[in-house]
Amino acid sequence: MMIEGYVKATGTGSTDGVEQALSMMRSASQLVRLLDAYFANHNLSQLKFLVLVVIDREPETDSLRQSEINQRLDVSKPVLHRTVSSMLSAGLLVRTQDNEDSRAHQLALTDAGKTALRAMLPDYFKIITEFMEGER
Amino acid sequence: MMIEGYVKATGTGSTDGVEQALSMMRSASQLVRLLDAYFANHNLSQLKFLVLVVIDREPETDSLRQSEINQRLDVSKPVLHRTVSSMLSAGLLVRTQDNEDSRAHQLALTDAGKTALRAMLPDYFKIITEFMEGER
DNA sequence: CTTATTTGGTTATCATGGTAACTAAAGTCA
DNA sequence: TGACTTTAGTTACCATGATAACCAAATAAG
Repeated sequence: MMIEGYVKATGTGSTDGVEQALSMMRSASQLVRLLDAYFANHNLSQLKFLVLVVIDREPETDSLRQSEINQRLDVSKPVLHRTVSSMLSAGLLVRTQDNEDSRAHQLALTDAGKTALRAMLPDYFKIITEFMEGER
Repeated sequence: MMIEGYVKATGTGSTDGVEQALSMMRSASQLVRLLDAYFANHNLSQLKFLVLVVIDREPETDSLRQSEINQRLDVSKPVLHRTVSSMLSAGLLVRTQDNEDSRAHQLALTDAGKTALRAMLPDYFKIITEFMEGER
């Protein structure tokens, strides 16, 4: 960017901090783009991947309510709703009635969901690791 | 996130690199969120702000073609088109016919555009600097 | 127990990013 | 010069994020 020149002109904030921040945002968005492309290749998205992860990694149980997923992932209710719906249609999740609350449902991974997650993980980490090596 | 636990399980990639990357993406997205909120308060967006910056900082001239803005900012043509249209309606930019190419137009800041930019810069840097101090 | 509040989930609408496909003007080249 | 390619800008459509407003069930308060 050419934003840096402003910092001195306005006299607000430290040049270093701003440069670091801009460089960090640039790196992060590059990496996010790489990962998004990878997810798209697998007919997924960041958020769908995280939904799989968050259910899979739950220690005591193998299913969660939508609201519980919402608490774990920083995303709005409508977006999660839409994403979960799409994942149900795609056969990655199954939904069963919640025993304790008739408004709620439990969401669990299907075999396809588990398989998809397992298939993505190695290259997910590989992409990140290689990117970070390139950054150094 | 709880992704870290997978790294060892899959044996792909370095735990450190992945943790750094996830932490970087978290920080970047927090900062982006702060900045987006700031822009929204001023009826702008990241991209609109950058369009103002990129025209303002042009050394030889005070106007640019849409395609030139496109080369400087990493954004698709349709998105830039939409954004520029909106900024024209909002009175932040003016468009004049290009002398050399009858398909093209020159885009320049209006006084309102210049004022808006000047008004935003100090706090823009302040937000970034303060965020970076908090990160250390 | 009835009313009021909170919670789980959904719908509608908007903002901002992308790609594909198109028009028209400009530039290339045989 | 006429045909081909590139470039500037636009349109149509999709994906993914958000907020506001809503229903119905559960919970709290009187």
